[in-house]
Amino acid sequence: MAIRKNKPIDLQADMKYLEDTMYVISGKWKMKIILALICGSKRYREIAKAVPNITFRMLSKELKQLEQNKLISRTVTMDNMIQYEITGYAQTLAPTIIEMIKWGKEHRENIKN
Amino acid sequence: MAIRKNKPIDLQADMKYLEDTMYVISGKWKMKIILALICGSKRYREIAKAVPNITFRMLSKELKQLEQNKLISRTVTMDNMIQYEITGYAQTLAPTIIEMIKWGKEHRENIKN
DNA sequence: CAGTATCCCTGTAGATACTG
DNA sequence: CAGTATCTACAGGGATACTG
Repeated sequence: MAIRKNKPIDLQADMKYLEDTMYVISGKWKMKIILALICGSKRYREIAKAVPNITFRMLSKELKQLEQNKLISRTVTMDNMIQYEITGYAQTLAPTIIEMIKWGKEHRENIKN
Repeated sequence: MAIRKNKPIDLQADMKYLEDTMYVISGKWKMKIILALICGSKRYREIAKAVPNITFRMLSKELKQLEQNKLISRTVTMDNMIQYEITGYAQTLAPTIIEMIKWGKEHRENIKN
């Protein structure tokens, strides 16, 4: 890693990597949808319930984008149900999401005031 | 942590924590500014140089917001220079930023296609 | 159930010029 | 050096109704 004891190896490169990640997870919903999927939601309505206040419109849009970015897969099962799953690729986002939840948890009070 | 082997403790709570964090780091610039500060930038123009393509307008706006959220501090030094520093509070965001950079680095190829 | 179709509004951010 | 002031644009997202 580049950040260590204020001795960055290549700040400009890290900026770019950070930007890439920000781009993928940008927007109000993507990370939440991924979290829902990580936690086991598979069906469209299931995801909609797991992600508070999301509209169908936004859910559809985001699912499509996430699929395009290979973060999730959409399949029709044998009994004709639609099933969403995160890809192995998206699984690698888990540590990032976990860190974000951790941070939000630990610093909730500070955020409020 | 809540995410572990598909057995979330409280998904709705985690959604909220995730949302809090997303809110704090939202926008195109905040994380980059924090990264610049973590890596040692202190002066306004220094930060402006460290964060590619940011305009003065955005830098000013974001610095103000970050200050309000207690993520950075702005002080005038004895020799009348403006000095920005991240707070201990913002230091705790480092693991999240590191995870994001890591992810961006590892998955750069996938993002490109 | 799994979505689409419209319509509309606001916030985020860019460009550019200016200031103490 | 460390910012502020305007003016503008567009994309992200909300509300609501509808569909196969």
